[in-house]
Amino acid sequence: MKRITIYDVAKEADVSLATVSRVINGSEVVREDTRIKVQEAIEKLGYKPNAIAQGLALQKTTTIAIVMPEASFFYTGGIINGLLDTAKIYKYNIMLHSTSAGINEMNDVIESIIKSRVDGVVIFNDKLNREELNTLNHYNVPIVVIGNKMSDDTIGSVYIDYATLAYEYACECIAAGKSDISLVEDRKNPSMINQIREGLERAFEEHGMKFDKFIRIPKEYRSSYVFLTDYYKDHRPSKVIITYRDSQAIAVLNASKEAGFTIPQDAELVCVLDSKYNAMQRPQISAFKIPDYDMGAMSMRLLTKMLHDEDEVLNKEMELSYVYIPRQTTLQ
Amino acid sequence: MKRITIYDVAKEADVSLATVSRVINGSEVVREDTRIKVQEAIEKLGYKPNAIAQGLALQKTTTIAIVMPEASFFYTGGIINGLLDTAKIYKYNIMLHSTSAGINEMNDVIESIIKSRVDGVVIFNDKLNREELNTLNHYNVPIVVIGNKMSDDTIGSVYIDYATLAYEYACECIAAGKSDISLVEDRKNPSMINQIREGLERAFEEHGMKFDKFIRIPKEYRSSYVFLTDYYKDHRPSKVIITYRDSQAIAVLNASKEAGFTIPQDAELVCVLDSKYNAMQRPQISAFKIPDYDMGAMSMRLLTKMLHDEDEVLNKEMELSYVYIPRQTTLQ
DNA sequence: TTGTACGCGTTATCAC
DNA sequence: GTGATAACGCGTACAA
Repeated sequence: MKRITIYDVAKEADVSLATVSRVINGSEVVREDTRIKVQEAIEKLGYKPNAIAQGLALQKTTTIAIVMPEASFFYTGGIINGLLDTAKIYKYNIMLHSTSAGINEMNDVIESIIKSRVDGVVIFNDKLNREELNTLNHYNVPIVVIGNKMSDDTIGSVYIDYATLAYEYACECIAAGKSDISLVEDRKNPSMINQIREGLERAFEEHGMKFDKFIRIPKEYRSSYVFLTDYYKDHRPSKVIITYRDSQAIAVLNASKEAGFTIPQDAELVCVLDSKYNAMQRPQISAFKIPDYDMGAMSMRLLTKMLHDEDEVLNKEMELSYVYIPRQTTLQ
Repeated sequence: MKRITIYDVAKEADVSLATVSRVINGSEVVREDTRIKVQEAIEKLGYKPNAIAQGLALQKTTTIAIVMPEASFFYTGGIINGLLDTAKIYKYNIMLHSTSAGINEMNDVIESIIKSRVDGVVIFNDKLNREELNTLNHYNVPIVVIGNKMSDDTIGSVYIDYATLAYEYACECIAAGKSDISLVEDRKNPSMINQIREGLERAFEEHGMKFDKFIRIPKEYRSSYVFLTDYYKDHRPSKVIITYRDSQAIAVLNASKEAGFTIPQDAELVCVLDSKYNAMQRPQISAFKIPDYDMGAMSMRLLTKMLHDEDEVLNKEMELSYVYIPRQTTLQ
């Protein structure tokens, strides 16, 4: 099938291509009968506007790039759905990029983002480099970052304050006489873990104590799951154990059975990032409901706002809230 | 920052834009010193080729579209990673589309795929409409379908033969005297479930029986999880229970505890689509390892081959194999 | 080896 | 209300 262009339509409808363009873009000035004539020609030929050519002419692609850490779709699925749904509302296309642990990975991604002339970019990357953002900024690519609060006011950010989450939770525990708290490392989410740790340290400090029960996952273990199962065979558990992801929480749960201690009686367990699997365990795992879908939706909405109201978008920092869902791995 | 074009570079390096273009595209014919001169100009100005303009000129965008069912990133994450990694190798960009249950959803997606002039498309959609594929075909968009075998030889397909999987498994069960088999419906994956059901029916038929234990999930239940937990409170379980996803298998597991029957002694449990959560349950759930990452990688590779060897790609149907992973929910 | 000129498909600014 | 025509940024025959 021959590629059919606006010019073919013009010839078919016996008008100029300018008129066809007007019809396509819903210009008001075109007379009704010619509009119909053009519409029919479009229909007959099956003409679809070439977005690439439009992009060139208009200097905008109506597509935005999103970059996600590789192999994380399992627990960023909600974010992506939020992004996609909202993008659809605003008629934006999505260019998906992923970054793995590789050194220069991110640079390649930045490179192709710039070349593709997307109108904006949403970045969710745990180990985010300031320099890379500067590069994008330099090329005038509007940016929204998910997961990290950015002080830069050219950059938008949508995030959860994990530090405060942890701080408040720790304070409650301490107030209840449970200051024996440990936190399990998560090598896939260093930034989140750092924030949580910060919050715990602050809480302990304010109570004249020092938080020092950070359970490191040795590099030689393929997964924290395997390690934790081993770990608790010869380590007494803390009264309160905090993990970031569901799989780690489940690992603790399984380890408890094998190691012979009982949750929540001997040790309470809390998972920060809730998932449906937490509710499926027995006992069901207490966790914090993080609004992942909303994070995606808000990010996209913020970006479109930045794109549209080119001037000043008043508040570029959006902190989202969380909800604690007590289940069966914690007392009362 | 002013948009800098190939023309700016040409002026800076004091050559014509044609030469700059040659340098960019690694043409062999350009003299070494001029190449360096141009490279320096590019570096100095921070020039990045405009992929949009290139796309217009070359009539190809080096981006391919992928369409995934919405809210499925949790269990299609592996596929997406395979797609992305492979696309990266071949320097293709990815345009991500999702389809929800909405009626005209898919048409919108097709529409924007055509407009965006992508070089090809990979579709993973359970409820796939033949008509939609024809539309894409009509606009000469090369297609690879994941999950369904396509007899059309303009379309590539990468899939798992779930029917045979189920058939063979059922035959083994029957041979071992366990012909009391039930299959749990999965409304999110009707096509997979249908294939499995087909396989079971064939196996039963060949043994002079009829498969009739298809457990339907009533629409009024939000999730099969909730339903199954209820269901087994007043239904005796089959000797062998088959589910498609991990969450359903876990539901059966939990239900067994509440309903007072024991797995695997009273009833064996098999999950078709394995996930890490299966291994995390107690007892660990037996399942089939489906090569999801490979499905993505193979799809992308097949598509690039179709794009490159424009003529005939010999085999456009790729059936991938699976491996049964016996764990603790099945006997021996 | 390098430069000129045209084409890629649209939008937008002018005239008419 | 409609029709030429110049951008938009780049690739590439064709000339030089």
